[in-house]
Amino acid sequence: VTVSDDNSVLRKSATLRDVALAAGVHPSTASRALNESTRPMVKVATVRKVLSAADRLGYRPNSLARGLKMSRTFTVGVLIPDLTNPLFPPVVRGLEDGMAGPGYTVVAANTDGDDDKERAIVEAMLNRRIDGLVVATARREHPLVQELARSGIPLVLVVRTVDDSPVSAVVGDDHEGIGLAVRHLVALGHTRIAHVAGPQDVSAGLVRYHSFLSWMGHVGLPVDEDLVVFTDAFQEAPGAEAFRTLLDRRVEFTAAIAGNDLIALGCYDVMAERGLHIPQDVSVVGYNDILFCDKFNPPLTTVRIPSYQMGLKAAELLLDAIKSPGDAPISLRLKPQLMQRRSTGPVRS
Amino acid sequence: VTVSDDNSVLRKSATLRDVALAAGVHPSTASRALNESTRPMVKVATVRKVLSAADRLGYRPNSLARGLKMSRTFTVGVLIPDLTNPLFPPVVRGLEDGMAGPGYTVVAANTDGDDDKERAIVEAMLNRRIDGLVVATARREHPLVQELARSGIPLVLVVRTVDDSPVSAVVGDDHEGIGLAVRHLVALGHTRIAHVAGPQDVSAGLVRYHSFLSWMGHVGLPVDEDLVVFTDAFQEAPGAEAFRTLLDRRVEFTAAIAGNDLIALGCYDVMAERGLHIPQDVSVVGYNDILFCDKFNPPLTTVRIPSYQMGLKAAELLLDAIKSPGDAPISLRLKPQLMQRRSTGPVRS
DNA sequence: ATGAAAGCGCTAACAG
DNA sequence: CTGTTAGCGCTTTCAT
Repeated sequence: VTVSDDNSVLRKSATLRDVALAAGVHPSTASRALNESTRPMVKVATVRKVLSAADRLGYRPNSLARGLKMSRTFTVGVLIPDLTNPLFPPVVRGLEDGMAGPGYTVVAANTDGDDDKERAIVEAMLNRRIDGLVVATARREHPLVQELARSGIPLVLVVRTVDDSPVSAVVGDDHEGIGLAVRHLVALGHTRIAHVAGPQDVSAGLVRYHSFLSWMGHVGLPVDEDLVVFTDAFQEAPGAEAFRTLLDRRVEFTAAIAGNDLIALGCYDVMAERGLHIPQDVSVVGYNDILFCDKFNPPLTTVRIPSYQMGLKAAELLLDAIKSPGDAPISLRLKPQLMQRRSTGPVRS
Repeated sequence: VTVSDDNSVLRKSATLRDVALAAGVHPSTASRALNESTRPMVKVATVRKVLSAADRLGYRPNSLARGLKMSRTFTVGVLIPDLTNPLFPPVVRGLEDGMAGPGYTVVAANTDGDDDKERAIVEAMLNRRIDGLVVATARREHPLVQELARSGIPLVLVVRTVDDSPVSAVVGDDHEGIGLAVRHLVALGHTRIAHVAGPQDVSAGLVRYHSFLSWMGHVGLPVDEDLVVFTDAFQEAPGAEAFRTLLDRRVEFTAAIAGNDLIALGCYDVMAERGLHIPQDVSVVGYNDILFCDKFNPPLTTVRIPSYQMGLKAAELLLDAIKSPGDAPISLRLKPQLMQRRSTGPVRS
């Protein structure tokens, strides 16, 4: 075997045995010397010998062997509906950045809203012995999530949560967010406000709808049932379809709060297709403040949720859960912020 | 140990030994029975016994043990600059979808354009014994990529490639793409066409710039040096800055081709800030056709690159490279498509 | 067709 | 402080 003194990435990995041999010590001593936490156990001189040998040989510890031995892989999984949905990349980045410090790798997988696929993915992740799991795909009733919760694997929900189950979760404060939207519209003089609600089997969809109702009551506006339509997905096309339904009802309204930004975009499409103008004919408010909301035509007034922060916080909670598996679940509700742009304006007279 | 007959995800993993025991066979027989490829070696009746035992115990093969033994992990890595850059999610999805069939997991990592970080990530991936690597962060000169190429690890570049190095790569046909853009503008009557070029140390930046020059010559238009500005990143802010420089030169032009869509967005910002209109004052063409290009104000005429397809193709090439490590590198150049929208119009008179 | 034995590379008691 | 021993869970010769 030719061992180059090349410390680059191309060297073919020496094993711990090789290092030990080269340093003239036993493999376990080499292991102790190499390992931050056990290093104090070994004489400084020996440590130096081992470290230099490792360096010389370009030793690269085999994470599989280590993981097999320790049953810890320093890998966590994250389940998202779809990476190309602009809501999720910032969440994933936050998570990655939060896990990177302590040395964790995160593996993201797309479920595409398919329960079987999701199960298969979780199965594969568990086979790989991930140390924890973050789930951004939760529906309010979610058998798999409930199983996972019961199984005791460190688990944190983000963005979406399940109905009353003892699981850690990081979500936005949607009640507060919808309040921001409603009060903003009321301040502009709107009294006939519609809601293009998201799917009600997802926590965000339900909470935003309920909050809409509650805030309308709170500001003393009548809640007309005809002013609410529902979509079956947080997407543009379903949003458009629902908004068409709303328009076709011929009920009077001057503003609409969409379940999220994509649904708002669906409303944009329908407004254009009917020759109506935003905000002159109808003011539109979105939710989430995804990338490019400020570039739309018109720039979309929306409620920003701190998506990157949510990922970061999820990382914190997951790290805690890994460290102390027994601890009680924690729920975090992060504050939203109104991003006032040009899709909302004074009520038309 | 209580073993439930629950086949869900919450069972605590039985080992191969447990399965063998329950089936009344030797672990190696169980292994053969469980493994698709070795199954023919074992009697059908035995296979049935083992399978049923495995099912009953909720056996979940330990991928680490298997990976350690076989030195194949069925995991590949992918290096991207930043997941929140909308160009990359489709590429990653394509890659994932292409690798999923054969049973591979892909681990994505963000380098943020930081060479040290990139090296650390690759190091960690190699420690995890990934079977191959896809790189979307290549600069034209890229020491790490070159090392990786020489190291013999299955490697495929996407989106960006290195200068003359024998590495497999899947890129867009940017010469063709810029041709589409130039000819489109020429057809609209433009003769004074500017180029807000991307960074020249990245293949896409260089090729698009050179292609711009070459196509301008080809259509018989003078190539005025003053009509080209360079950015140091494929981002909105650098794009804006470069476009300001261009405007400040007070050279006459009626159209601009941006190095990518983000740079085009930078041009949008500056146009607004100077009270100019797109396309009345200047037509703008982007590149890539990222998400929401059709929602911008005005909708951006751009050259679409098949990003999802690029990921898919990269998966194919990587799978090939894993299967036949000796094979010569392959370069694919996928065809672009002009997406004509409202940021381009007839030359003003 | 199956069992026995060995070992992938590592860490962790347990001695000394 | 260091060496010895054992074993994580799996696949794979080699026998039989």
